Amino acid sequence: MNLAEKVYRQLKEDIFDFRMLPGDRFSESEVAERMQASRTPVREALYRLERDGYVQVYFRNGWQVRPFDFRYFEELYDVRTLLECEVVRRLCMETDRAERLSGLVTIWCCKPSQRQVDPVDVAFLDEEFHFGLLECGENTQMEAIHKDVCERLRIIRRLDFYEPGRIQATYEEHSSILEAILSADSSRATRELTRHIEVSRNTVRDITVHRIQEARQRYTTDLSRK
Amino acid sequence: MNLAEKVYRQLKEDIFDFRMLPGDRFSESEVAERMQASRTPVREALYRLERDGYVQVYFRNGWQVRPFDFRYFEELYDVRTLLECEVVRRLCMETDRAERLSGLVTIWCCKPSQRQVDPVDVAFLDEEFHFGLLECGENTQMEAIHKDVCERLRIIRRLDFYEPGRIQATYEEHSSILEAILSADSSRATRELTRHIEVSRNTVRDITVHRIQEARQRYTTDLSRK
DNA sequence: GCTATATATCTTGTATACAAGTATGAATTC
DNA sequence: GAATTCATACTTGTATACAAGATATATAGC
Repeated sequence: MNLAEKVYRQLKEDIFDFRMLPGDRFSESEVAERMQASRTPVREALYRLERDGYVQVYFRNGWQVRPFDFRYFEELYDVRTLLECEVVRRLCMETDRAERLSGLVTIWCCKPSQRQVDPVDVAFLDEEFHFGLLECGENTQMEAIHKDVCERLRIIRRLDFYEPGRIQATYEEHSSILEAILSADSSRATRELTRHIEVSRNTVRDITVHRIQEARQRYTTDLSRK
Repeated sequence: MNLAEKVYRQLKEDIFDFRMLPGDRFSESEVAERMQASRTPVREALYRLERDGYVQVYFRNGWQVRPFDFRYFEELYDVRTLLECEVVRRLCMETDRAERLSGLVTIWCCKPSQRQVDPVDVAFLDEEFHFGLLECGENTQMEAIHKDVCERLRIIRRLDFYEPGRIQATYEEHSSILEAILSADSSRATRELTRHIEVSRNTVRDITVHRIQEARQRYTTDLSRK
């Protein structure tokens, strides 16, 4: 693996784990030193992260971890909903949908005793559920865009599932979405899916604001400084 | 403006204008020499283009202009349709939609004598029409993704509008879409819009295949070489 | 004490040198 | 003649040196 690739992943992890906080300013040499690398691969990684929307560069004046913009997250949730609903609608018209969904069904339509309980595990499974839906479709571009959108949302979504009752609710919601698709009830499926994402969106927003309230000022600082 | 930025734009133009053909292999130093720059900004530009999907790098083994993949274009058209229809649906529920659409209406709902006739101009206006629709919405992320998708399609869309009658048809289609939105007829608007994009997609595909038939072998070569 | 200017420091932008890996082709062996 | 090995040229990956520009600090002037 490239050094640039390593630096890219490490930086992303640092941002995701809030070791680098939204709003933080930093320089290339600073990162290079920390990562034991030269500026060249660091720059390559940073420019990738910039395109991903995590950091931004100021001309000859350093870098910044992109501050949170909740409106931006809301809109991404909209796109997510749109893409997932479209795939679900198409899926309802496929005759082999039971086959395609079988993997998800065994995970989500199981007995309560077999359910995962660790928030971290469930968060991972939840992502896999939504990715799985997209994979059932046959539109790799839609899938790629969806993955991209989810990636951008991960920084706040990972704070989810610590809310009491959220895990159980997720199981219920996912299984009823799957059932609706299996019975080709397109409108019910999309309705449930939309509601599910909506709940997740609200939960995450509340949790986020609560958990990082001490740093809220920074997190919500708008981008237009100077 | 950055040198890297200049190189990026120039390379993109070269690819768009088929001075660099899909499938062409090239090296960083080759580009650097042509652009009168060092490899550093060239690399920066190339990695941006890679993320954009125009080129790809082979580990220590040069670069390649990404060959055409028509299935990939088809799928992008799907995403485009999805996004535009969603915005149109929302727009139909807005009370100030006449105001928001006024700019587009004056351009597209005009007398036949006032219409543009040059394919290049119309191609530009057509893009502006679809971008304009997205701008009428209030979802900047959707707008950004749409712009991105259209950007990727531009390399083939620009071959459009040379088909006889296509320009007139575009005017008719656009104006009836606008009328449908103005009368809040959401389903008619999306139906017309979908059909319009579908026609454009088919035309472009035919033209593309026809125009570049001598290079078709190269253009359609799949990506999985070696 | 305040403002303006100049300088020093720090930042990214770019060029270049070198390291590491790949593919090609010639020489060699069978 | 065919297969294999080795050397060479070429490619990207990385480090470093320097240039250009921005910011902050200190100093001079009032």
